[in-house]
Amino acid sequence: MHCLENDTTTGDPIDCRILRAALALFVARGFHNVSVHDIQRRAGVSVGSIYNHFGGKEGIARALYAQVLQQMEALVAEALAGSDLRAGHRVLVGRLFEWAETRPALMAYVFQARHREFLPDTPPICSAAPFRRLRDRVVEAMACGELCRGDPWVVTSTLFGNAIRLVQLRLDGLVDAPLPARTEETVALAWRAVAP
Amino acid sequence: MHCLENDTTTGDPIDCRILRAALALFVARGFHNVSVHDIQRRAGVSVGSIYNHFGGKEGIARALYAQVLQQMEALVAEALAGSDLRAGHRVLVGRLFEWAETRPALMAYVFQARHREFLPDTPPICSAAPFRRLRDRVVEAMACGELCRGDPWVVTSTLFGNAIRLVQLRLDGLVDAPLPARTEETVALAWRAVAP
DNA sequence: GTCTATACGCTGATAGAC
DNA sequence: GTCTATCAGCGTATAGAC
Repeated sequence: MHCLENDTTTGDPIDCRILRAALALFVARGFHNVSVHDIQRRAGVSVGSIYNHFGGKEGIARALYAQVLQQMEALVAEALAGSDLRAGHRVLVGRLFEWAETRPALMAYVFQARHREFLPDTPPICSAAPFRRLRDRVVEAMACGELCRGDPWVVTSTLFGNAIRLVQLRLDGLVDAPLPARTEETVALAWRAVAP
Repeated sequence: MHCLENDTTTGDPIDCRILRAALALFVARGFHNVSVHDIQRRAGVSVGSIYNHFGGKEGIARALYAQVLQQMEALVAEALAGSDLRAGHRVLVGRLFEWAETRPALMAYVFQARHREFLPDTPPICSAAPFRRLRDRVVEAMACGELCRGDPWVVTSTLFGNAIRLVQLRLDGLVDAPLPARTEETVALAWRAVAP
């Protein structure tokens, strides 16, 4: 939800205030360095409310995980809507780079957080629906000659690996220029690698 | 040190036993889900010894960080020893894939751990010497026509992004076949992208 | 539903004997 | 140098008033 972005503490539902506060803190300090009191204070609510709504800190993290995956799912669905993988790839990378600037907390929670360390029995995020969908699409594209043949993992990692890495480096503050200006270059190099 | 690998509790120095136990636990559960007592128990030493040798849990993490970076440094130095970047790239990826199988804990501590969450004032690991060295070498190679021109971050991420991503996916258990068999393919695709 | 005040467990860290 | 026993503080979670 867009309710995850912006820090307007004004007026919107208490759930969203809690989620936004928690996301910002989790991303900045890491889950275990954030206490319920920190979240409570930043969200401007009480401890009781947090337990009422989410059952605790872990519950918040779970809710965030779900929301964030939903966002990714929508993004991938949009990008893969057309039949042309090459065009879809361009759209997807463009959007990821855009989000790295405009929604860094969301992106960090997807690409930097180690969910297994605080959400028991959570499979790695890359085994979640949106990521599986990407890989499936790659396999399909290999079959119909839209992509070069090869091991599915290798080809998928090559197609998206440079963009994902750039997002991670950008979020870590190593890349100091906004990514969107590099979209075309990134996409072109990736495609050169996997062209049929 | 090779002292980080193998779980032979027998006989070797107490420092190494502690480091090995801690590395295994940190990687398996995450730094904050491991207590000093866990490490102490697994290493077969007492709490006092841990504080004597490392000053605490954080001290262990710092020592591990240093050792692990040293390993990476040696690896990169070896790979970049020759003048041919293409050959060096092949060696490096091959070694990373090999280590993902034989020294998974080391690799996980490098590529999965979020050091900023438990080591205050630690810059992101990718800004450390070995990683900087790689990027510098790429810039050099672009200048002398060994690589296509482009943004240094984009080209570096393209050259190594697929391999790094594969290592991460392998460590997360998503890729279920050993990586070394995919070395040639991975290297070939990456190079296709950045060839002059 | 929201809040405050409180309880309890765990963990990092120390003291002091050997 | 190594150990055991102990402490103090923090952080989660709950109880109970409003």
